[in-house]
Amino acid sequence: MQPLSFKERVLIFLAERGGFTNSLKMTTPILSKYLGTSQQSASRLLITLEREGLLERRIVGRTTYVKITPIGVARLRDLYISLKTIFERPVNIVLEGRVFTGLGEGAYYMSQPGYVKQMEEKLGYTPYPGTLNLSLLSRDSIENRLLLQKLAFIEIQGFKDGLRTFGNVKIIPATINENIKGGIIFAERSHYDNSVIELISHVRLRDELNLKDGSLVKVSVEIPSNNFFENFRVKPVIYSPPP
Amino acid sequence: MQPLSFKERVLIFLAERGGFTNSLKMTTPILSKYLGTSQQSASRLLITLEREGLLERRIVGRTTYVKITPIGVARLRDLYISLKTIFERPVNIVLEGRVFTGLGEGAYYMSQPGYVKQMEEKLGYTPYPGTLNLSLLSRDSIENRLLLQKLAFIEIQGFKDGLRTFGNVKIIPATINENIKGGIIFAERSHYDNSVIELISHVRLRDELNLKDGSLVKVSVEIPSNNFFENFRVKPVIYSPPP
DNA sequence: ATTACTATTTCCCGAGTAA
DNA sequence: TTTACTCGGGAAATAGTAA
Repeated sequence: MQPLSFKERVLIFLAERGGFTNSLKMTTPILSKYLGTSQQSASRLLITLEREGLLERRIVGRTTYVKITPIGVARLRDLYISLKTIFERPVNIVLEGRVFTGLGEGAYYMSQPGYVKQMEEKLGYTPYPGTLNLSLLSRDSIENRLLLQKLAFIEIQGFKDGLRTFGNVKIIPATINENIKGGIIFAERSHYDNSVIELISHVRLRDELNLKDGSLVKVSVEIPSNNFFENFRVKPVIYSPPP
Repeated sequence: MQPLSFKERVLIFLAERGGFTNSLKMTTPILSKYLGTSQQSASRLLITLEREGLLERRIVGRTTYVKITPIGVARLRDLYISLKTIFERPVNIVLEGRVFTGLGEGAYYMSQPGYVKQMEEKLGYTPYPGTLNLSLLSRDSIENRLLLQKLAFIEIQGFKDGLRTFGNVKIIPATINENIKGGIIFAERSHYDNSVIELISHVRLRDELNLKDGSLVKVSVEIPSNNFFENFRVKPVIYSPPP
């Protein structure tokens, strides 16, 4: 697959070389090399783009100069703006799941002073001593859970209390049912699998949101775009060689 | 002209609707409407994009859900980055011209205390009492001159001294022959046409750069990208309707 | 409703080549 | 060397239609 249509690649190629303000010396064999196409197609491209008003050719002696027109600049700019709005707005990640009753481990862990003290410090509130378990519904939710676990930036250190060891825990702030502030808590070694999340809050969520086992709960987490898209680095596609 | 290839437009269409993190309900008639293509082509597009690993389809009951894959996200991100580097670096505008001798008006105006006082204030230096006239060489230079005149942000107010009226003047800082700091000065009502610029500096440029009539001079002005691209607002191309 | 196959048409690409 | 024409083959888009 060509990652882009040839027309845009020509405009980007020229723009990278200052074709917004300068007429650039350009031959069809050179352009065709860069695009990986034939000389004939490069020639046709320039002709078509000129007819469409996106660039302007001027022949001086035996050399051709090419410059992007204001319409061409605007065209590329529109594309840029539409991508910018996509990539620079915060990403809202939503998990949906149903409430279920666990074995009480949540309450046990959330009562350990070794955890609570750190949470008060790092969350700014005293968490209710218990967690709300959600069984995630969709594959999207499960995939997003894994991502959120990576992105959870509030780290609570584990500790020993003589009898037993309490592992590290990570938390990411979240909004529950578009309403209550809280967080998703990820235990380093959880007794649950990837299809489950545990929620914490300053209140008892079951009471506050009137939840019973089986109730549908929506958890949303806002991620700064940078943190999100960082996770999608693949070897880059070269649109045109460096200027 | 399709401003973009269909494939990118599908990815952008989905991305605008949260297709990075959520599986979106999608039918080929709806997609085809947005793309302005046939239902059959929309169908083929989804099939092809899935084969290429850029998106993922899941059929649940009789509805199809579509989600962008990490490879698809990376693809779009690469395009975004290459446009970002184009549109967010400062734009360097270059004018080239040859030195010529004027009728001495430059020196006359640049000796008026009504101008000089303001210039000292706004430029931070005392300009040499004279200007260097350049006759611009290329159409690019002449076009860019017009743009720079619009962008010139240092405004010197005109005044009357009883005998006569001195008009408003605008200046934009520039670098002359990659070396000397100075500015291009635009008189509101110049006795020269668009193919001429007048340069000012804290020194006498003819001496400093060893110039004679006919010498080639290169003047460059760095414009913040925003200020530059603002001038290219045309009615936007709709890549896909707002989410 | 959908999706997507097959057939037809249209359009695009590149070889050959002229200027 | 260039640019860019014509033309033949193939890819891609649409029409028709089945499931």
